[in-house]
Amino acid sequence: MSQAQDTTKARLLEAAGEEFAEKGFEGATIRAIIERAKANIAAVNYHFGDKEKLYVQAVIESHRCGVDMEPVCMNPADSAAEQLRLYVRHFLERVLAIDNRDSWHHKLMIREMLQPSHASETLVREVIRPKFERLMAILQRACPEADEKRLIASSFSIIGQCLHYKMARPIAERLVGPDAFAGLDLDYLTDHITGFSLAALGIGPPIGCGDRDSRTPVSTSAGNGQGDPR
Amino acid sequence: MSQAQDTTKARLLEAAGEEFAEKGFEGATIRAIIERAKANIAAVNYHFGDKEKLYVQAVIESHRCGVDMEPVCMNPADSAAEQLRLYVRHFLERVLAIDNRDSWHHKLMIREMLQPSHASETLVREVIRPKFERLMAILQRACPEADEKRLIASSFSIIGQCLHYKMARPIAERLVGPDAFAGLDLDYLTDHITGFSLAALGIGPPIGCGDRDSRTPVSTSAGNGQGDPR
DNA sequence: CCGGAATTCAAACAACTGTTTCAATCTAGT
DNA sequence: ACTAGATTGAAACAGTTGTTTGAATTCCGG
Repeated sequence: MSQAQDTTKARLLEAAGEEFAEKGFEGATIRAIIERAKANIAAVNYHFGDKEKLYVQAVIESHRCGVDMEPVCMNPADSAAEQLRLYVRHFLERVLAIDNRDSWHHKLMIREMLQPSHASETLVREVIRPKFERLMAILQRACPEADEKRLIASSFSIIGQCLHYKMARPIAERLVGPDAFAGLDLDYLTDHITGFSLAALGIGPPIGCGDRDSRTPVSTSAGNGQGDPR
Repeated sequence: MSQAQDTTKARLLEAAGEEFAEKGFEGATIRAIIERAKANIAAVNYHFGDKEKLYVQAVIESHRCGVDMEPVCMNPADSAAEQLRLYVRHFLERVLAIDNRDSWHHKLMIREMLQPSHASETLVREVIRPKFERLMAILQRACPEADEKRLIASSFSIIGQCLHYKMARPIAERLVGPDAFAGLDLDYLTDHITGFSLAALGIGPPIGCGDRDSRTPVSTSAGNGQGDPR
């Protein structure tokens, strides 16, 4: 069906994704795309029809990298706290990626969030909603007595914390300085956001007001995230 | 100094702000702006020089609405928790505004965050940083023992929660349905985000989980207390 | 090797972009 | 009323945009 190959259509889609993610729909030009893809200018019309259909296809293409969360890591035997930790870490991995090839996928999704196009329905249905319901399930396990409204708001609280480092990255970096911002790496932010949210939900110790040193007490990598000797 | 008047320059700036906020820099056209402002096409060149300078001026203009937080509400006698609550509420008021005339100010700032232009330096220096340091001061009062890194991350956690409702509004609405989304109004979100964050910081009861008494009130001036206890 | 379909290519198209020009008009100051 | 400056107006400019065309080329089953 789709292209792992190096066909013109696939290169076009990849180039379009990067260009659209970087400059937006209006900012990106077909000529820049076909140059990046080393294709002819008529190729986009031949393979996709017009610029807008190419954009929609690029957004849809950026999905495939988004649905790989499910099989990867979730272990039903893990505690809700540990599952949340894995969820946050996986989310942040994509959010903090800027150099690798997958970076434009998330960037394009962000643009689609800010200014939904015809592709947004598909985007929500096939990518965002599955992720969202996964998080909702984790939170419901963690807080069995919370009503749905509270679960939704809490999900948005967690997603919002993660996405902020994607959305406001340039501004945040300028705000606190490059050095301080560089210190907020994947490990630290995973610990912080997980700990912050777990404490908010009543699981685990509060953040920051430690009587001890400031290192977050949640275990760092694939260990159990839950229990911790304060 | 500037225009409360109805001069062409002022109308141009207002129209440009709306148009830029809605369509982005590349998407907005000068002709659409001058049509909205009922001005001639040469006016933008005469008053501002070119399109980019007009954009920068529009971004700068959107500041004036942003610095009014300081004098308004903060009472040094309030507790840190109460100050945080006012901060969050004030932030959310702007974030959730979509219909009123000020809505494009925030929208434009969001665009500037995603894709900083020459105006971002001024934006950070004169608007964002003052707000940010105000929040940092509140958090430092709340958590005197937290180091700066933790304070920064916690600030971003709070800001991220609030901004998410601006950034992802169309997607979030489609995600949970219009009715459920409409339930997340200013009052509810203020309670939720404030409670969520205070609990995370170790002040106040956790959110949503019934294992403890979720009614334990945090002192709130504006009337109702903690989040709705079902 | 042949022949038809699929694909690529260079060139040109019309529409729209931001910008400029210069004359027309309006607005004080005298 | 007159004039100098500020502002507005309509038209045209050069450049770029997305799109189309039709021939040239490649690909592949017979």
